[in-house]
This record gives sequence, C-alpha cells and structure tokens, in this order.
Amino acid sequence: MDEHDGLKKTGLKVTLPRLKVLSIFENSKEKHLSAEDIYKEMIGGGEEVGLATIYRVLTQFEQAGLLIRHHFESGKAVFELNEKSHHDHIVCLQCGHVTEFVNEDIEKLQTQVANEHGFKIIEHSLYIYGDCTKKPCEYKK
Amino acid sequence: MDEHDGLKKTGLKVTLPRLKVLSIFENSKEKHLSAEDIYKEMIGGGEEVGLATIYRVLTQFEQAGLLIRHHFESGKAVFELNEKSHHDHIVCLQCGHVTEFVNEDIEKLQTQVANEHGFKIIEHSLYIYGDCTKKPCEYKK
DNA sequence: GAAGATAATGAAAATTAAACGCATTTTATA
DNA sequence: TATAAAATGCGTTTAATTTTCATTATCTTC
Repeated sequence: MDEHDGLKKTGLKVTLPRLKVLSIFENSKEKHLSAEDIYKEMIGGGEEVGLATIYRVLTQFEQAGLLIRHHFESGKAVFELNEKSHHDHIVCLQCGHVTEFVNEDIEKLQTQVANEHGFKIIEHSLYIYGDCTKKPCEYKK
Repeated sequence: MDEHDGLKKTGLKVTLPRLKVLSIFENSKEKHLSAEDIYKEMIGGGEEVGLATIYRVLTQFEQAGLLIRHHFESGKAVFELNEKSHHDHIVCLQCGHVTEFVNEDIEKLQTQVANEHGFKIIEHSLYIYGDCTKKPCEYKK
C-alpha cells in the first residue's frame, strides 16, 4: 500500500502536501519529526508550502490514526508513523537519540495495574531517559 | 524539615515567592500544578507576584531537584514535589484526573531493558491513558 | 545591626509553538 | 469539464514560556 492509497482510506483528499508529508516520514532516517522538521524538509526540497498546512495535516493524520503524537521533554510535539505495533522509548539525554523497544512483560503488567485501579487502557507511553554507556553520542545538546 | 531549610540546601536565596511556592505544593490537594495554577493561587491569596517569577522559580526548583516537571498531553507543563519515591501515572482521558502508582516489577523490567540497550537510567516516566470504568468523572474536557 | 555585593523580583516586551480567518486554489464527483 | 466541497497559503492571533532591565530584597562581613 503506497501513500496514495493510505491517504484515501482516511477520507482525506489526496493532495500534494499530504502525500509529501507521508513520504517524508516513510523515507526519513529519523522516525520522530516535528512540524518544523517537516516544514524545513519540504521548503529545502523546493516545495511551496505553509507551516500552517503542516500543522493542520499532522493533526489530521494523528486523528486519522496515521501518525502518533509524542510530547517529549522539549516542549514541542513530535510525530511518528503509526506502525500499529506499539513500542516504548529510550531517550538519550546526551544526544537526544530515541531507541525503541517492546517488552511484553511490561505491557502485561501495565494492563494489570490499570485494571486494579479501575481503568481501561486506551493508550500508554513509557519513556526511559538515560545516558548511553556504549554508543558514542551523535550530538550534544 | 520545613520549606526554609529545604530551600537553603539548594543554594538559592530564601525569598517570599519561593517559600510560598513550596508551601502551595505542600498544602495543595492537587499534586500536579502548572505555573498558571500557582500564580492564580498566590494572586488569589493576596500575594504580589509576577508570573515570570513563578516560571523562574519552578525551573530553578526543578534544577535543584525539588520539583519534577511533567509534560502531559495538554501543551502546558505541570510540576509536582519530588518526593524521591518514584511513581508512575494513570491519566483519565475523560476527566484529566491523575492517579499515581508504583509497580516494582515494572521498575525492574525497565532497568533490565535499559541495560540490554546499553543505557543507564537517569529518569523514566510511564503514563497510562485510559477511561475510568468505575469512578464518575470529575469534569469533562 | 548597617553597608556593599550579589541575586531575585515585577512589569513589559520578546519568543516560540501552534491555531485560526479568509481569500484563493485544488480535488473529487457528477 | 463544471461545480461543490475541501485544502492551501499567508498573515494574524493566541497561549505558554522566556528574556530584559530597572528596582528591590537577601546574604554575608564588619
């Protein structure tokens, strides 16, 4: 399924900005992108687009389930493709790099804890912030 | 240890606004407060204070380890006293209420996962977002 | 306990992320 | 291809937070 079909299924019209945003997410090395990241990428690539459109499209994609919005510690929201397979995050405090992981035991325990407190889980997010001990950091803050 | 002594240990000067901010956290029924919350509380209580001071003090307290800053899904930061005893959060998507919990098994698994990926945990946060099935919601968004 | 150095404060202006209003342009459907 | 509905871009606006700067309060030291 390509970007075009993915878009159509959401009921949103297939437009150039929308296709391009999806394409950027699918081809980007960095999975987590902010509105500003996307905007710069498009402007840098010669596209004519307004920042407002990016914000609108990202929000629409989030509502359509195509993207997931995260609020890291930075004050600005970042988005990633919703691959449907849930995962959690390890954020390196030195370089900002985000490693993803899945741990079924943690998932189960979360559901259990939520039940104990009378909650049905809609969504959950686990962020581990730490220093990478092995890898060299990519860039300091 | 009262507010005065707690402040002194940080190296920050003991001032009225700072004492008052700590006092509000210690006496508040709601553990999680935004800068705006604190500001209104102080203005309402007849204090003369500027919002900028609140923001400054909150950031300083965070750096000093007195407070912990959280970025929930709301776009504004909230703070809580750093009680040193770590806990995670269940956020009700209907009413916004935050329930706290601790689960040692989850904690252990997190450390284990971080190690596997070559990270030393500095901090971590787990947010479960869900609907409360038993309790009536306090207020709808 | 007063004097001086230093740090903190309040008010206003500046920044930043994000949203909105509206005239114009595109897309989807007939 | 015409036409309605939706999307876009630009400029403006809002909301949260930060900065600037002149004034004021706090922490030594004498």
